Amino acid sequence: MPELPEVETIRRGLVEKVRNQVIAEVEIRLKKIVLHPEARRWAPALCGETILDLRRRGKYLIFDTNHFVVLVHLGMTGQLTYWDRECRNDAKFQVHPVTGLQKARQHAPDKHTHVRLNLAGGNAIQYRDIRQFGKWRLYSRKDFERSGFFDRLGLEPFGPEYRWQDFLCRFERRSLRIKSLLLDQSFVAGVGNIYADETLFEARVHPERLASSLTLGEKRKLFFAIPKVLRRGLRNGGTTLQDFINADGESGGNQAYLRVYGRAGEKCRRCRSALLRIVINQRSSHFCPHCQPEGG
DNA sequence: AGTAATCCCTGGCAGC
DNA sequence: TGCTGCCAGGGATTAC
Repeated sequence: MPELPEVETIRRGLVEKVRNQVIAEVEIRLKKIVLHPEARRWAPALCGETILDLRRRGKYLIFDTNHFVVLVHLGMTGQLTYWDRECRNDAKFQVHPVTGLQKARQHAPDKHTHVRLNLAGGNAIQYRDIRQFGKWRLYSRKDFERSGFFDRLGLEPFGPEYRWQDFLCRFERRSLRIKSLLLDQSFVAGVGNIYADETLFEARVHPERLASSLTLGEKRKLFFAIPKVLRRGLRNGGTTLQDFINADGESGGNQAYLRVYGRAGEKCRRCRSALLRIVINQRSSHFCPHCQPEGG
């Protein structure tokens, strides 16, 4: 599932390729992916626009064009790749039967390819999304500023506004379990299920602890653990469990470095205890009962 | 207002 | 082998 490190990996792989490119044609093959405004208004609006920049906020990718802002959220299985007319399509585009990793670098549109931005010159940006949880939004620059769309998002872990006092404030009036708070995008933006579990292990906090019960020291550990774990994921090119690929169609490498996620029953890398899996708010949580004791 | 449950969706997989 | 049912989960929506 693409979280901040995966989205940022895609952004870095795509930004230099698409900057200053002109959108020649917009293909929307599954209308429900396009939320705002109606799908039929996309092609006339975006044709002829130049992509000025590709930014990221939380798990959102942001295409800036001359007159518009295009927001892309990859949901669970969204893939955003660059299609180069000079490269051949790889017919073996599929999940590896043993490792589960994507093997192809470039592929032709298939039944899961829902959006394609054809660029002047013949290259393209392709959006593929098996579970169709991803969403695209289109705003004029003015509407985007007025919408305050990103105001609801929490602290940006790599941003200058990621400060201890602001982090601490966001615990006020929050009484839910800490795992659920980490998944709340209005708390810190960009953390998903994998990195939430990894963060809690790093900070040695049990996922079911109530946010209000954390000591100042534990909150401080979390404050530093979040960017540390995200940065590690980014350095390793993102985590590929099933569907994540970068802009070039390549799998990430961080799955080899996960401490707890997906490792229930295996031994803790730190203390050799058997790791556990529980369910919190319909989300699986993985942790070490010895390193992350329930009592804190 | 804060928290939790429900729903969307497909492919992979266990079990028969 | 093919069918059934379950599981994965981000975030919008709904319920409390």
